[in-house]
Amino acid sequence: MTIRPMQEATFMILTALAGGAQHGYGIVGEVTDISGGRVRLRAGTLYTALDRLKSDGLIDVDREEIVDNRLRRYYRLTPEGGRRLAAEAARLQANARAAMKRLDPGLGVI
Amino acid sequence: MTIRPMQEATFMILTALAGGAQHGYGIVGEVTDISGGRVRLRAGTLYTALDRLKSDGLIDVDREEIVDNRLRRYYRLTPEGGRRLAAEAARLQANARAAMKRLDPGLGVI
DNA sequence: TTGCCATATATAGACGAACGATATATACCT
DNA sequence: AGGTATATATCGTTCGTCTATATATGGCAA
Repeated sequence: MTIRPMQEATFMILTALAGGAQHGYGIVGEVTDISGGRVRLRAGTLYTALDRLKSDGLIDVDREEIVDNRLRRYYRLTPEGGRRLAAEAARLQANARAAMKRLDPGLGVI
Repeated sequence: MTIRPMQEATFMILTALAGGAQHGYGIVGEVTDISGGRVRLRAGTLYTALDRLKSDGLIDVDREEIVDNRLRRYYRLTPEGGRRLAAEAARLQANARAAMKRLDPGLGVI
């Protein structure tokens, strides 16, 4: 396949960032919220994914802050990251529709 | 995570079978059609996935036919496989919507 | 004041699933 | 004779997520 389909964890990280710049630990909370508690990002998944997404040019460091003597490294979507997320969302929607239509053919006629 | 999110190849195989029993090689063609040519299943992916899905109880062997001296092993969705596929489709749709809403907040208001 | 929990980032090792490549075999077409 | 389509199968690699562990601070409760 030309472009590997994105995994759920990666997709959710980008989705969280689509709402505005956010730092790593903040992303965990946003992803939990967005998914209604279904997706709980693990630290290992998060930080390795952030490194990978950064080196792939889909996200960038927005700024760094020190709050309570703790570093907060904020990330934001790059234009390319926004495009990739939109493309992935379209793919998911198309896949979901294809499955639903086949599970219940009546739905397609409406 | 309680239940691992399904990979695209696996999801597409189940989606193909949601339309009725089909044999391995036939699934490849159906998945190509369903996805508009985007997903091209490889033999390695297909047959290992079929073995795994069978041992997980999501699909079952429907029947075996010999056509032109070649074996065709037909698979079908189990009730459990149908439920899992429906659940996955709902997950994909929810994820797609969450991303689209954040990429373009105006869409959510409609 | 000690211990636990939440916050916050980071890395190592294991594992599962898809990938590319290769194998075998038949039928059809040129 | 050779290439393409059909059809199933296995091997080794790669990639991303997982669990586990590490480090460090601040707040709260026993």
